[in-house]
Amino acid sequence: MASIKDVAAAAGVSVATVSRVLNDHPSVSADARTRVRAAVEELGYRPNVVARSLRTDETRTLGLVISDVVNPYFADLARSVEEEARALGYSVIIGNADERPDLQDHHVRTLLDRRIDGLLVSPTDGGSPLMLNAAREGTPMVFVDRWIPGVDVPVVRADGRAAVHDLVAHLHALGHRRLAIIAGPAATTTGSERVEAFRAALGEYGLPLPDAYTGQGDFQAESGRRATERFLDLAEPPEVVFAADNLMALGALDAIRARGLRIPDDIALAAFDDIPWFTHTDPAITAISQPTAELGRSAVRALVDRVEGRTARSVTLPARLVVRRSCGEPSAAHSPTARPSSPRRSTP
Amino acid sequence: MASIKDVAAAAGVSVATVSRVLNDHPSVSADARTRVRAAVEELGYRPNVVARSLRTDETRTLGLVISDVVNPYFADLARSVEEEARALGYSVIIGNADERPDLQDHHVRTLLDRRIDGLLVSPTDGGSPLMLNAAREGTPMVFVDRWIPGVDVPVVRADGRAAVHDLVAHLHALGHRRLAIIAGPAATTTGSERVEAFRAALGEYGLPLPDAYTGQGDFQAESGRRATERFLDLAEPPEVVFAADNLMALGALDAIRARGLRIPDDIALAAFDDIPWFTHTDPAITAISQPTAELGRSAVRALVDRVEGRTARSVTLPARLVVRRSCGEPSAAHSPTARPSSPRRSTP
DNA sequence: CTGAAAGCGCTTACAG
DNA sequence: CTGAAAGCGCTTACAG
Repeated sequence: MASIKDVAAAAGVSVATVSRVLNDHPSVSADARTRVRAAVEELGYRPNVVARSLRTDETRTLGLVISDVVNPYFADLARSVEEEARALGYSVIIGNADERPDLQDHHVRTLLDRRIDGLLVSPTDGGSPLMLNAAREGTPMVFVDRWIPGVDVPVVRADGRAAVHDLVAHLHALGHRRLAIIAGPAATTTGSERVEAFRAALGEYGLPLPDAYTGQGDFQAESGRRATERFLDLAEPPEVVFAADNLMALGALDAIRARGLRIPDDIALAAFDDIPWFTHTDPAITAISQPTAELGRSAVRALVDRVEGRTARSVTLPARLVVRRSCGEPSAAHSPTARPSSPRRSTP
Repeated sequence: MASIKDVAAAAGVSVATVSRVLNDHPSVSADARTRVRAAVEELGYRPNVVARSLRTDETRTLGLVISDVVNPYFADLARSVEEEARALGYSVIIGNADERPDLQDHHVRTLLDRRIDGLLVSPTDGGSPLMLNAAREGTPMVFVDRWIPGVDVPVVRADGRAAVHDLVAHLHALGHRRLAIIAGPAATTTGSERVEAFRAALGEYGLPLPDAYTGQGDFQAESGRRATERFLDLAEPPEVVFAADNLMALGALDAIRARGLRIPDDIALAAFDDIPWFTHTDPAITAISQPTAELGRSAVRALVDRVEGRTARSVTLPARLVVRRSCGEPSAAHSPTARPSSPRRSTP
């Protein structure tokens, strides 16, 4: 590969001049500038960003550690993060933690070793010493979706409290009284907050949230399946299962289907996170939708603010309830928007 | 951040010795080794991989340019690629082309600028000069899923020919005669191959594939929706729509649902790519399943072989048909495995 | 406006 | 076994 020396030789100038042209430094004669440009073109020269980074101590790269790329919510988040970063002149390197703290640590370490300029993380747990240290020692960092309490790092997330309340109101109106939740890991904020919001909303309707109706999941499909099976094994199973993310909802669907039960007749289902497939499941799934793309963009903007020396602020965006049919049919009076011709297969 | 100099000073040795310890070079005294190890620990020293890369001219990093992270198939592929790479001691940087040749080029360029050791790509088009040049000039490269004919690069992919044939046989047995396909971009191999396989299989049954039944999509949901609408507007619409990937199947579902049509009664649907949600749509979708994780692993192994100077071979794995209910109910005689209690909602 | 030179943090042949 | 030194490809204060 051609190096800056080759370009300098071809253009008949010093490497310093080549560098100045490359970096749009003003004090270069028009003549030198055109000769360098020609040489660059001629040789197909591309600056070595590894060398540049070593010298300038900046990589124009952001790290993104997410809990699970295969989760459509995080895939979407990753996409918008990359998009906004690109618009601001940064690349992003994604680390997929797969909901495993050890893998998360691996990626944080690798990213730090690469000297990324800033780190976006959606923590899988309460934070390893490595991550907490990095934050304390001033690595520009922003939490997105999930965060770690007590750490002085801006947080960009959706607040699902109101939407969870709306969901419980919806369920209550449909006559449901025995409501269960499949929670995420208590070590994650989204894991605990969603249960708390659910419990609080139930409280307002005078409904309890017994331990037996609180399934412990890990945001992965398999845990949703297991938790749902335990619910169904109960002497008095819940009337509704609320999965705290879309993958656990998928697992719940698997479990329900395996028993040959019907939704919502035998059991109702709702999920946190909305994804395109929820429209097409049998029946369509009532879900709480997050402004995912906007979260990604805001998180990048906050991080880049920190990287470039400005101050970054936390951002909280609202989530909202999207009512579909998986919790039961609203009576006609309550649902002026129900589509009368909504297509359903009938069994012979 | 502590540098190798700080470690050397703390351990009372030269930086050369520190480097040797770090790289497990044999000729270091046990004494020096322990002192260096202690200093590393003490200072929390992490080698600067940017500097190391500049010096050694290797980054232990692989680039992966995929067409769309939000496509569950590619998300899955990315996951297995990262997993295998990690096992072999490499990091991977993902570039998301979003099915756009310009974005693909952007990522290839960025990745090359970063001096990645090797490039895994699932090309969105016939290949830009940039990519073709890189391949010609010896950048270790492997194509995965899709490839570019005439370029001397190993290809790791699934062959869907037999599965498409099985699908057509299945459709024919169910009595369907008017079969349509939503193809991917003709510039991609998977775009053209799947239509060709479909056409060939139809031919064996004496069925034509009229132009009107060949929708042009781009592997994204929206194009599947539009193509399906055009099919439904036909004086004689097809009895079956075969979407060449899972996102276009999602779009097809949207279009079908918007018209209030029932699957498979009004129109049947099948898809290339199998994803977990296909089990839970209404009805479950018949699909062609690729060995995604194995494709990712094989691709990484092939690429690392090239990177480390061994020769890499192309790998072709079979895809297989997974029959579900979206193309019609097989008659009892043909489906000994049909679950009699399969749950379905009935309309009042 | 321009170039020689120092230096970013490593690795590695070379000499001892 | 060990260290001094060169060099990877850049950028940038410094001097002119």
